[in-house]
Amino acid sequence: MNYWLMKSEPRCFSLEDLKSRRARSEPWDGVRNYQARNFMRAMRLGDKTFFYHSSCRVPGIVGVAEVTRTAYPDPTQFDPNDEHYDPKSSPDAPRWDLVDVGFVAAFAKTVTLQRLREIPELAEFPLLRKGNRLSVMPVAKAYWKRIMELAGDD
DNA sequence: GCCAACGTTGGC
DNA sequence: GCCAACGTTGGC
Repeated sequence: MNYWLMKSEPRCFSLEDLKSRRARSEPWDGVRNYQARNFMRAMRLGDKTFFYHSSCRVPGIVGVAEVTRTAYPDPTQFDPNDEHYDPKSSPDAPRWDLVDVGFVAAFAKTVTLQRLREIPELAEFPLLRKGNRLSVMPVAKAYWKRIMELAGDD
């Protein structure tokens, strides 16, 4: 199994939103970055992903989700009325894929970005590297374990 | 709201 | 294929 991190602005879609979905699957649409797309293509059923809240008062990792459906074309790219519409894409030659994710767990306390930056072992964690704006990224198992430990501390 | 960092676009 | 201009991300 592989581990990932996916960012979302909670005012758009939060972990609470995911938790409250009756369907166990929620399409992670709107990703328009090739590197992020390629990471989603590499995801396998049951892979775990950190749910990260960005552009909010306290940015950080708020819980865990899992991949419930592997990559398929993101329908919003074909919809002219959608904010993520891509006129250069077509159903014949889709540019953008997505995966479905399902809720797994919410941390008792957010592992804040500030906290993550205090951990020396996480210095090379891609999320924390200067200038990184990727919204989907892999998480090495050692980082995953360390962050899960942080989530368990209170 | 500011701005650093980065990806994408398009003219040449 | 270079690179300037532009748009976006996301912390602060």
